[in-house]
Amino acid sequence: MKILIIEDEIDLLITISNYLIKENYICDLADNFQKADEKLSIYEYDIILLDITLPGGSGLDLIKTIKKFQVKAGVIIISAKNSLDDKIFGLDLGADDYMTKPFQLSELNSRIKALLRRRHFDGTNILNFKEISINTDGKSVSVNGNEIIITPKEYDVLLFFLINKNRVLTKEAIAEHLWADNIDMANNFDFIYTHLNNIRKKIKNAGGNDYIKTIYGMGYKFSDL
Amino acid sequence: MKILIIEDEIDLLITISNYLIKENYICDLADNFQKADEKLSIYEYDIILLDITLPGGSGLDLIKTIKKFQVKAGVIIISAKNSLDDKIFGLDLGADDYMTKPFQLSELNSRIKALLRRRHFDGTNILNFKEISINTDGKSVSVNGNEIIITPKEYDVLLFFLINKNRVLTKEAIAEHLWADNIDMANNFDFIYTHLNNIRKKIKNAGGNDYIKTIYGMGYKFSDL
DNA sequence: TTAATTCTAAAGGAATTCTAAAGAACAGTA
DNA sequence: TACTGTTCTTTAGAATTCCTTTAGAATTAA
Repeated sequence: MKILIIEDEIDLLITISNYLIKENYICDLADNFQKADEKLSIYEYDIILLDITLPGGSGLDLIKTIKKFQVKAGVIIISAKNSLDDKIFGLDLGADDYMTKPFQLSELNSRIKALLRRRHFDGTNILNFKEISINTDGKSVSVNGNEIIITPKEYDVLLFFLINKNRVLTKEAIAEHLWADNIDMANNFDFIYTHLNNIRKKIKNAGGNDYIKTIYGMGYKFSDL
Repeated sequence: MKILIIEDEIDLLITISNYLIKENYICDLADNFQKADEKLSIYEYDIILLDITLPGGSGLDLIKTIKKFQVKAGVIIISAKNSLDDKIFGLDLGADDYMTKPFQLSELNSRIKALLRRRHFDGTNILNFKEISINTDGKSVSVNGNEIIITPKEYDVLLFFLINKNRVLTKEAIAEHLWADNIDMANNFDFIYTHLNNIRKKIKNAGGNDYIKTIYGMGYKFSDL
């Protein structure tokens, strides 16, 4: 099991790392925003420990990167602040658990195990929805068992739909999640139309149904109803 | 959930409003001190977004009005200044949270959700009334468990009724809340009739009862009595 | 009964979404 | 660096869906 530890206090970083190595985890370390961002976009992890009080860029911002590149990973937030606000905010953005400093290493271990267990029950690399299945390892998509050729952006959009199935996603929400920071929110998001059109065509050509329901004036919902 | 947005930059005001409306909040707008003061003393809100750099009277002064008339409301301060002084001052006066411009709309949304949760408002995404239920995540409406096809405006109106159940709503009040500022208040609001008619037909066709009671000369009340 | 209000259905006009094609940006390779 | 092929974004017009208006019918209160 691979764990990325993101923590700017070097002492704590080393302490946690040494402990987890003894517990047979493979650890990767990042002591600043940039390193963390880099590692997150290159390697794959099962668990990410994230100190949100990171300097040089809010740790919370990293959750976006995590959700983009590390779909399978479980996220545990570490924070010095005990404020309920931060806790809720972090969990709201998609963290799985939360710990406040100082903490016992054994408690951290318990939470990691619990999270791994939670993820392991449905913890396959394959996301299924009817005849469509996404393999997040190979970043490939199959319809009725036949792999279809799909571009990275199309893959991202489709995966985002599957993760948020049965929920209405506005064009803005899709853009904000998948195009991250380098997009002007005053823009129009017409390019989403093109990606949706392409995804729909590819799935249809492979014999699949169109589960991307257009909800006029609201957005889109991935659903079989 | 009702939100009052107090912001003098019209562009930003509209941007925030449009976003929050899409997120199922009912928004009221004020682009100056006087309008804000007026609305605060008349209507009730769950959340108040306040730009403290408001001209024509300090935004901080408005916090007093808020604390007087809007005991239940949560207050989020928006400011261009990043000075700790302002932050502490604002929070000290009774604000609940603080954001500096520019910010991501999704972050604003998270903070609003967090604040609502802290205030023990019901954070569920499903609103029920007898056989009718509205899923605000899926922006869908079900009658007796069967989803019905509903347009955005119809959805807005129905949601507004459910939120304000057992309360008499005039056509003007409905129009003012759901059509916001881009409507001439000297107008007649006959178009409301059409939407009500459509909603009633759709619910009836799905086997539901008509809970929209017409109160002649006054308005409508969503009620089972 | 009369006047005001509300209901209903149909029909432009407005707004949103779809589609395909072309231009722009990017990645890989010689 | 130049070339090639792929992917992404922009564009513009078509197709679709929805909103408001309209006008006449039905209902309600005085």
